[in-house]
Amino acid sequence: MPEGHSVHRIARQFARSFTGPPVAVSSPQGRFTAGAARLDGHAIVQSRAVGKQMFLEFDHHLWLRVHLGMYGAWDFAGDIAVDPVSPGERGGRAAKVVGANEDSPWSIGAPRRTRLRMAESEQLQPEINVWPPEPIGQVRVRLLTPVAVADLRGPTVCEVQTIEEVDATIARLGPDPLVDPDGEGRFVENVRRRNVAIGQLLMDQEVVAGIGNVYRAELLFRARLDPYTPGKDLPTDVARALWRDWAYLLKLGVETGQMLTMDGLEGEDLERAKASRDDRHWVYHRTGEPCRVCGTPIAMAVMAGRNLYWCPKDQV
DNA sequence: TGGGTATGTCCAC
DNA sequence: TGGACCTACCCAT
Repeated sequence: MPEGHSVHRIARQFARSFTGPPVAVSSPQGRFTAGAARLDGHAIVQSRAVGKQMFLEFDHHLWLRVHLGMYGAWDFAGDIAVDPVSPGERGGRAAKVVGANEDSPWSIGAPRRTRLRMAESEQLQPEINVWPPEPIGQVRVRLLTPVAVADLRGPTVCEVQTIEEVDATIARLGPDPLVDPDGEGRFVENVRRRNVAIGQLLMDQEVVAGIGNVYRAELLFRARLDPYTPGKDLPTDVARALWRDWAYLLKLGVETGQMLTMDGLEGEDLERAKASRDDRHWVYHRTGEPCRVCGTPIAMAVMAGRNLYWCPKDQV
């Protein structure tokens, strides 16, 4: 599950591969049949991502709003961006099946634990001879062009909105560094006016959009900041530095498709971090393991309803 | 086969 | 604060 970086990548994927031709919109699962009918046959003219929310604009001024929640995923297939369709096979006739692999550019957002597995199983039959491919699993909505298909599974939100409703949704969100490059002031203000732990504020999408449980823990460690520090006690320069580090990590995540939070790594260390989902972070999901800096066991506690990880010695 | 887990959010109490 | 909801996989039994 996607924190902000994957949603931006998904929006980019739609911009690359789905804008232009009319789109057949359906709900194989049957739980979005009425909504699909309102969009069916119209072209996508724009895709946007704000925080963890994605919006697709259709040519009759209706939008599809999607929030993937904890389990949501898009599976893309067909003549999608990069190569894997050879020149002689263009047009989607021998489209490449898409795996839910975190490292694949074609499938973004599946639960991390399932990704490798799903990719492995789908790579057993990487070429499909039937177009369009059969939906896999519970597909809430399918977007199909002559050459590309996107299947949405397990979203928290999938609904049709007017532009007014889109604007209202976005207005409720805090700044997203990729949407609001000048959002630093808003972020600092949002943080410093509240007597709430910074570890809680970073998860609040009205304070800053796009941060989830992994980036929260990693940002706080990178800043060597005690998660329980009240926002109003954060010096302005510390708050500014948090925003800038988030902007940096988000950009890095969008470019690489991975949550690379130990970005100082080089060579073999970097390759190991990329390869191992469990050996990739400073503190996230490392309860009881030695801090990579000082060796103190990483602590864990529930904050804002989610497991928070931190080094009790380095983060003060 | 069934319980546990997951990068999220909302709502009732 | 706890539960509900969305889906699929992992692992122990």
